[in-house]
Amino acid sequence: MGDPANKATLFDALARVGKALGSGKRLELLDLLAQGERSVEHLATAAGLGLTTCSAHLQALRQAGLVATRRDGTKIHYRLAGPDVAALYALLRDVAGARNAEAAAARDAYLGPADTEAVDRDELRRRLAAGDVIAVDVRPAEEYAAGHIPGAVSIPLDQLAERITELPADVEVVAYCRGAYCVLSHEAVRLLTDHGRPAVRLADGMLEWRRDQLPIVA
Amino acid sequence: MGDPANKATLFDALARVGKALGSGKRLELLDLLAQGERSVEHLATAAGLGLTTCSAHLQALRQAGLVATRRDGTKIHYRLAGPDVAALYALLRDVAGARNAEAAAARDAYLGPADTEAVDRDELRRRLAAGDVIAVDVRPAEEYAAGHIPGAVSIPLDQLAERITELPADVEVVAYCRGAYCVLSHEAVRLLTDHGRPAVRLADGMLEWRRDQLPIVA
DNA sequence: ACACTATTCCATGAAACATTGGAGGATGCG
DNA sequence: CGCATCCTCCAATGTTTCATGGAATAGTGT
Repeated sequence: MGDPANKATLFDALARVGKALGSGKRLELLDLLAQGERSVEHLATAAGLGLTTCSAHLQALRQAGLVATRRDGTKIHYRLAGPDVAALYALLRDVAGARNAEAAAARDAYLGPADTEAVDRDELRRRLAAGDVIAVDVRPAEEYAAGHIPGAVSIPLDQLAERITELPADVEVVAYCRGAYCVLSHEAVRLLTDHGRPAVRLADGMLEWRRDQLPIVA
Repeated sequence: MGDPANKATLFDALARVGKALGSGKRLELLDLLAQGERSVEHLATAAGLGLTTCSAHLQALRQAGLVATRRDGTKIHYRLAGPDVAALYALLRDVAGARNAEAAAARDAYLGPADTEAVDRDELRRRLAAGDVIAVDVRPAEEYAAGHIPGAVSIPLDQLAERITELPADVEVVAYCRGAYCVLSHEAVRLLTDHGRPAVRLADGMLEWRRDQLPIVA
């Protein structure tokens, strides 16, 4: 015990998990899996990867112990190995955003201008309880089905323009999506305000909602 | 905004931080830096690295934004960029230990048999307040000086055998070290009990103490 | 058994990384 | 100013990782 060889083995083992976090594509897969389990093919198209490439990345994540699989017929569904994995991903994202100027710039470029108003989770819960806002989940329907904020309605962003009439015109909308680094709610609020609807976005999303163990409807 | 190119840029930027965590040597450096700032030369010898190799790894960490530097004469001292970096390292370590069988095995091999009794932080603080234990910091004196548990005395492990008489024979000792994955307190407790002294170890160490923002004397 | 689907395994070339030794830059001291 | 110290930068090496296409595998339906 305590000898340098074992020490190197230990740190190398930890590094295998670190290495799994060392590829943009793998982080993108984790980002998707944080919203619910998915088949390999679905992940490949959602992340813009070749099927074999996607499978290889998933194997890397599985060997690190970050994801687990479930077989359903011919399909294999991947999911995060546990909530701690989502927490690790979220913390990596936050540290990168806070400490790495390049990452912060890339985030701002991706999310677009800070032209939309945001509310935090506490305020959303308070105003939902008071009944003076309506929460809209703008993620793909599949992700809504895998778990969403109690009371939220599902209108995926790509259907929002045509289904905007489903929303009452005089109640403020709070749009939310995958997390603080997800662009969907930003675009949803822009679309709604362009149509003259009162709308704000939740400052983060389901990733942080789950991490902080707030109530979820599945 | 929101287009695939920006998305890839964002995830690649996050991956740069992940990559920094993808080497055992760099994790070892972070482990050391979590205890306080250090010069390059000190880090190189402590981690068993060549000077240029160590410098290169530190550059990688610095480019990721995880560490910062301070110049003092000809020496350059590295430190963690912030407490969130220590939290990220701790979480990576915990996730690896919980989800990766290989990492768990390496940890157990490094720390040795589970033959020593541990107390948690709450119990240590309670018993320190009651005055019925003495806390001994068995890390190198330098790390004690950089911050330690209030009331603890410093006896580095490599001096413990010769300085054991400094400890009262009838008061139980609680030994602590760097963190849950540090071997020093395990070996200290074995040494003390071999000498017939009542001793237990703190289940984790300064890494977790700092993370949870408990009081520190520097 | 057969074809079919979804996924993994394998081989390959291209790109990125780690390590090492030596040159070069900044600082302090006599 | 000249020299010593500490560290970083550069170039060259061997190693690892990545993306991709084709073959192999596991399960499903006829």
